[in-house]
Amino acid sequence: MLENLNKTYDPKSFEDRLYEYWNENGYFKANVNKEKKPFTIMMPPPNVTGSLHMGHALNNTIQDILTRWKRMEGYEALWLPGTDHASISTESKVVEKIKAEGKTKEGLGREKFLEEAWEWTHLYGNTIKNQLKKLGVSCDWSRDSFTLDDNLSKAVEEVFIRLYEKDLIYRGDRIINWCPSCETAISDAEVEHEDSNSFIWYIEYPIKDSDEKITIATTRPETMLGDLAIAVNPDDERYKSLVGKYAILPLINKEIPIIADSYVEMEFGTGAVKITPSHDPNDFEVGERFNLGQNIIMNEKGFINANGGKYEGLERFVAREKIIEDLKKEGYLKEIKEHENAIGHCERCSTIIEPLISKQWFVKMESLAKPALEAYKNGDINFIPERFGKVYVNWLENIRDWCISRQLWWGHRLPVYYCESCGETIVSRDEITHCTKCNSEKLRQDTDTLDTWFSSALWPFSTLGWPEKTPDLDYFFPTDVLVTGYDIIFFWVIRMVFSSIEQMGEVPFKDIFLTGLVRDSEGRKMSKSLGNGIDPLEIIDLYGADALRFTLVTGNSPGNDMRFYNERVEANRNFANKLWNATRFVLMNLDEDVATKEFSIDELQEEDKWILSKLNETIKDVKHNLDKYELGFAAQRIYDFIWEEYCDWYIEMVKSRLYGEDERSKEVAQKVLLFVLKDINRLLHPFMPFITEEIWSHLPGDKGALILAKWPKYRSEYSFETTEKDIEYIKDSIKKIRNARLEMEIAPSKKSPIIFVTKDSSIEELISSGERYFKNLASAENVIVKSSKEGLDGENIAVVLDKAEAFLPLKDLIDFKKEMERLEKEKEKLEGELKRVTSKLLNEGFVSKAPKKIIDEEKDKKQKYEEMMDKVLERIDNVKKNM
RNA sequence: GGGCGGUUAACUCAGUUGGUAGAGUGUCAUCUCGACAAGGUGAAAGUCGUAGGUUCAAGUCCUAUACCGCCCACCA
Repeated sequence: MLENLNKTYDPKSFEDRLYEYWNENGYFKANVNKEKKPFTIMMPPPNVTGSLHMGHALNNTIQDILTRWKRMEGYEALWLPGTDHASISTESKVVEKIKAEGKTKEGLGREKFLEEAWEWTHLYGNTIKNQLKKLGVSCDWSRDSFTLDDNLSKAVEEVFIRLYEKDLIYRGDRIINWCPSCETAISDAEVEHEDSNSFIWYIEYPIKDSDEKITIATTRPETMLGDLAIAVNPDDERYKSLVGKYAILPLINKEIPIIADSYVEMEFGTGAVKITPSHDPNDFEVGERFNLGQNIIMNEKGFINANGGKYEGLERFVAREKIIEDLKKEGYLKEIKEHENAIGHCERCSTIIEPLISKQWFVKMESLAKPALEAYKNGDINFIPERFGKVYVNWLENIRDWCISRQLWWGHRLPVYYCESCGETIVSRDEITHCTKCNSEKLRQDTDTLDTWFSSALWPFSTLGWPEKTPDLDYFFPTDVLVTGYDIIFFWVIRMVFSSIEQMGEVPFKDIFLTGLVRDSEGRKMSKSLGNGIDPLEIIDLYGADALRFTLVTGNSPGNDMRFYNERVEANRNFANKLWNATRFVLMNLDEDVATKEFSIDELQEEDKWILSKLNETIKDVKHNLDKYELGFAAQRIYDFIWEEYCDWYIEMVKSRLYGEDERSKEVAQKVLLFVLKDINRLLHPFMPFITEEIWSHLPGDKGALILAKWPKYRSEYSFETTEKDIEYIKDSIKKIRNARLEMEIAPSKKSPIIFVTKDSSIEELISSGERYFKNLASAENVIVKSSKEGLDGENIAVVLDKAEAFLPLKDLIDFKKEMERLEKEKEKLEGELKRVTSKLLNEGFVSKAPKKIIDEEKDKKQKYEEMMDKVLERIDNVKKNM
């Protein structure tokens, strides 16, 4: 009697304690170890000031499962954690904070503002890490990284300079996406397009020195202030005579040329387009082709500037209203139509993006994208699920240069200096005091910072010490798998791939495991504004981290969204409870002196062999599933083995031995119970680390933590095919007898002998030797096996089995009407099966073309069903006589 | 305009080379039997969106189509 577990499963009583235990003993740490193969995962760094949501819980659970599994398999498993400075997001939070204190960014100045930001970071920077610990993440905290750490910043600077030196970074006036609220440029990836119902305005422009007019259609009338031309398609007969002439820009009274460019589609609108090179990406290109120059009419806050004449000072949408009003008043507005179009919004603050010409820094993408594309085509990187490969390819094939400069302060400042005397641009690793060209001391550093994703793109190697040639980098890089949401393929995955190929000469990871979204129980996206977010910490508090983890990896497949509802977590908590109680059972029936002994194969009983054989299959299947990242299958397989095979059958079968007189048999049962339980905990540990470690600490033998234990291996000596079949036959018979008793409404307490009739000697032997199973599990008083059913036609319940019949003499407890109904149902079922099998076997095509194995199986079935049918019919006749 | 995903039991979802449809929850019946009522035992429940096709055999492969959802895109 070794039982020393609490009576009920209470995750709160040990989860935090165990995390401390693992962490303080350094079990999460990974070091260069040439004896072992490395396994590396880089945690996608959450925003430093963020807090844990279900998305984090999902992908960190997956990473933890993989890491724990590989660690147990004997790999030197490194899971490197960290956080991202999240420039735009953090900066806006800090701006809000100081605003509440009556301060502004400009008022504070760069230095003071950054002090505030650091303070904010230190205040909230540990929140998410502590929350992650609640989940049980086994990452190496001694390597915790932050994108603004000195060494990571050094990597950023180095990459910038290298790209600049290779001419892959340039500065120029380009149309970029400008957020008037964040007051910074953002990249294409950071723009979210949203369909909206708007209008299209038809505006008439008079032609110079003529009575003719030309009507254009526009969705953004305010930009007309910056018009530098009108364009028509060169093939458009309607406008051929106007090309080369000038139009008068209404309200502004400025002459603009009418040009012909094939970009204009004749079918859309009126076939004539106003060209505003400074405020539209397409118009910008047309402007370049025709040397139209620039005319910027808006400032950084989205207000009309001096170039807008009398509209100067108006906010862009106020200006729109005013302009429409004026156009109407002066008769230029011909028509307004409803129009649906996709409007770009800032990914961060949802403000409508303003395409703007601006001097920014860009990464030239063409030569970087090419090898990234090849890496996929060569199979150097794999997507799980595969379909996301297409998304990757599509983005890379249509990629445009990456705008990397941000008009923000929180981030990596560009290592770029300008000489105020000669105008030289100097890109330098070191702080410089003199202009390299004119030796002037009048230098100023570029005030911009880099896109956050510029630094996270280097995460897989910057965290390992690059650009230094460190042993860590040599050993742990490239990493094995990246686990992240499909929504950041563009932001992050692609940029890591090309950055790594460029700097390291190889891909940063082999596999990319993409998770879906965790939605609420109604299938809605969890969001702050809807207030429907489910807090992982609350779930952990209610059901424990293990139940949450299990819920997140089962019942869904990679890359697909899942709905989250508490009932599922509850079911998994119940599963944990089941294991907990099974353990209690094993421990309370385990004699101390048996605990450390091993069993030998020749002393095993049938059910021992059966469970060991089943365990073996489970080990094989789980390994197979995990190798293919099928975590859900693996988890389900372990769940079924524990609940159905170990608890419902093995434990029940073994009870008669534990409570019996045969000391030797009892001992073997105890040893097998413990042996299997240990493997169960090993298998389940990556999925449910807390409960398994807690149980492990109470099991005798194996000293040491489960987290470091060996992963179970398939043992060919524990495969017993014949025994498996025998036990399955017994199980099947027991189920049929139970079913019959329940349908006849006979309480389990009403026991009876079970008389088996069979002409098959192997079945006879099997049933005789399995008497205790029937006694324990099918309410049998005793078991009798006969070869003839003489004298059994009377007051019995008859259960038809494969190659046998079972009779339960329950006499007056039997309601023959019910017995008849039961038999009729059985008959119907068999008729259906027989019909199916027979027609299949009569099908010429099937018999001539199907594999022999399948045909033989069908033939066997047919024979079996026929035999059973005969018995059922015979029995029906007998019952009729009795009624 | 392109691309992708979903449509399977009342609900939420699995379904790994095509070979008699599975789980959890819920429902019904039953059981205080020496681990567990967060449990045991058993039951009912599916035209696998629709229409074609390939095949001896299709939830699974192909072609259309409907509905729901997502992503990408410079028709002003």
